[in-house]
Amino acid sequence: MMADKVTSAEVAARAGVSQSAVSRVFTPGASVSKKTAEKVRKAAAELGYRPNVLARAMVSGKSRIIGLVVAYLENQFYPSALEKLSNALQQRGYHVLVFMASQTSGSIDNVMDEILDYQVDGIVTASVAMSSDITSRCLAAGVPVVLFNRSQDIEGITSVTSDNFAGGRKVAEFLVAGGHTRPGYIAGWEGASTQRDREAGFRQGLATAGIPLFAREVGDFHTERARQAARAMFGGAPETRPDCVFIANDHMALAVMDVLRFELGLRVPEDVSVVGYDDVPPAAWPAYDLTTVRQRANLMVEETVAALMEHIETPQTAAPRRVEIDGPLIPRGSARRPMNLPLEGRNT
Amino acid sequence: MMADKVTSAEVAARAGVSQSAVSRVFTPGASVSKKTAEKVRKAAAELGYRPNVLARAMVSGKSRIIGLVVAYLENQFYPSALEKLSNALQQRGYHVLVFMASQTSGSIDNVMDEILDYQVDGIVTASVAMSSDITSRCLAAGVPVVLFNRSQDIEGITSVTSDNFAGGRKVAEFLVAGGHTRPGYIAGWEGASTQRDREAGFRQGLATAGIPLFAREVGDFHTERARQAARAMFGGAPETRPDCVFIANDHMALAVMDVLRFELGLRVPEDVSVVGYDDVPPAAWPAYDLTTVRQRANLMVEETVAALMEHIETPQTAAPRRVEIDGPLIPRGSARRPMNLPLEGRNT
DNA sequence: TTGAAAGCGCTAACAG
DNA sequence: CTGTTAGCGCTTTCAA
Repeated sequence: MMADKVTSAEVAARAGVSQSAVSRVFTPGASVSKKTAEKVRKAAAELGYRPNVLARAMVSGKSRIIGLVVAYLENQFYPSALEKLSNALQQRGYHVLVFMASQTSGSIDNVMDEILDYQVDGIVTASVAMSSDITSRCLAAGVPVVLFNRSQDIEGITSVTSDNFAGGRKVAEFLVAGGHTRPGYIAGWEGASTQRDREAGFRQGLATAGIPLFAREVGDFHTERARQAARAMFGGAPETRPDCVFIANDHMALAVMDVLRFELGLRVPEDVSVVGYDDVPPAAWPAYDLTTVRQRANLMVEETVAALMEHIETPQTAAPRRVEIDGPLIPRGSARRPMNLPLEGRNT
Repeated sequence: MMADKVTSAEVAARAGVSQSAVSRVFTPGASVSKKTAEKVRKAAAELGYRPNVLARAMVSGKSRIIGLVVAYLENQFYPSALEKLSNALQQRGYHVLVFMASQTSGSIDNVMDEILDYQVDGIVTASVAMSSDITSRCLAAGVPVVLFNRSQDIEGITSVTSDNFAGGRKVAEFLVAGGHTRPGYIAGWEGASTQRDREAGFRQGLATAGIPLFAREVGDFHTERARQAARAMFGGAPETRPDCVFIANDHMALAVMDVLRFELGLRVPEDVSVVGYDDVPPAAWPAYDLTTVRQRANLMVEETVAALMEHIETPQTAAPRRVEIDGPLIPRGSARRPMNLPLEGRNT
């Protein structure tokens, strides 16, 4: 009833027109008479014909595939971003080809080569650092790249992030206003721009208030290492402990809260205020109620797609840009709030 | 330094061989002399040549692309499955093209058509039901389909799930052994085979023990609806409340626990035992410590990939199968345990 | 507006 | 083992 693979030639034969006529009917801006179009559509419907995207890609040079490099999906920020990104692209007729940049599959450069093999129209890298070598390879191949949630100091590469520096500073101001005097910081992977900027903003905020950083550990954006960092930072005597801690992302912050409350028996926020970054879904769960800086994933995705489309459709006029999206600090129960101070104090 | 798009012809010219020789060098099982291979590789390296996967796909009929249909990534079970799946396929030279089957992009059938347009070698659908119409269209197109985490009664379609019936029964046995006598159940979306099988197993386990189902609500695998279900089930007077509840997946169970503890002020497990299904990462977090049935995602992915490869590589000998993978019940703190009963009792 | 013809970059017989 | 020759299914000039 339905042929294995219907070609435009078969449709043409049935409709009594040329093969190119069929092609035109399925090409948005082509000129076909109503009559022809009708005949062709009818024949196509009867045969169950649909254009072969790959063949179209070959000749047109546009695959309508966007390569997405992602390192891991454990941090909930990424699945939700991926979902939004995929939806946004789908709406514009593009689709996402996923490349995991994990340990097993060799270095990131290999992955990028594989992507290029698929003749993708663009590449989005989520939280992955790129060598300038591979970057220029993409440029040479004419494939636009957008760094998502990472920026890089390389010449002219487009990146979309939240305003991490401002975010870090907001956290410092919030904690200072809350009356904290011994701030701790648990860093993410030190190679990441997000980590660097969040810390720099945080430190500047503290400096402005004249408060020194009381403790610092590294969690590498990794839950288990974040737990160790928390133990190192809070395992000692009360006077050696920070009275608040900013953790470079929620993914680690949730793990840290677990250690604080269930392992070390500390109360949050009475004994220690905790602030994260990202505002992933679990941060809002009552069991954590984590104060955090929101990354506006919707906006970030929008900007990413916009930049991509611009570079794909009008490469000549498209300039690389570095987008930084401001996000609000969301006060929740895991950190003492400025307003509450005079009312509640600490009853310990 | 690096041409925009290097073709095999250019490599051939530089190496002083025919274009087909180049093709052979980059085709695993081809016969080329060492000398030729060397010359070609050298020229290719100098030019930065890599075969065009799309062109290869066109002529060979194999795109090495697997279409993945997924509805939403909010439930943590899916991102981790996606990550594993993508990794496993990547290792075999395949890649995943993502299709979100969400609201906006029309019905699932449209999505399947789009997938077919890309000449994918296979399709994995995660928690999506397929009409038998579209199923046969795939079969007609010779594209193998594997249902992941869903099974279907359609003729000969391959599916990979956990043993949901056995899992549901295990929960019943566990709760009954724990001394519970008023079991509640919060269902997932009733159109899902997973929901049906889990409930059927649960009910059979209860029936065997001679205990009737005390309450039932529907949460549709949706957190907000699960919360409403929890309120409906536990909002009344103590004697109208179940003493334990099995929730069709962890995604909902976590939300239900929040309502129970933070909204209704019930203690878990003292006032009510809670059991979920999936064993997503947050289930193990101390703040929830959710008793649940583990879905062995690793095994499920392995079986999915194995089935896919078999159907792709040897379609004639590959028979459709229905794989059900047994998973253990993981006892944690959210449910009273059988062993603890005589020791602890209830101190209310 | 339409059809004929020329490829996109590659693989796969087919002779040699 | 190697080169020659056909296409894969489609878009796109180019004439008509």
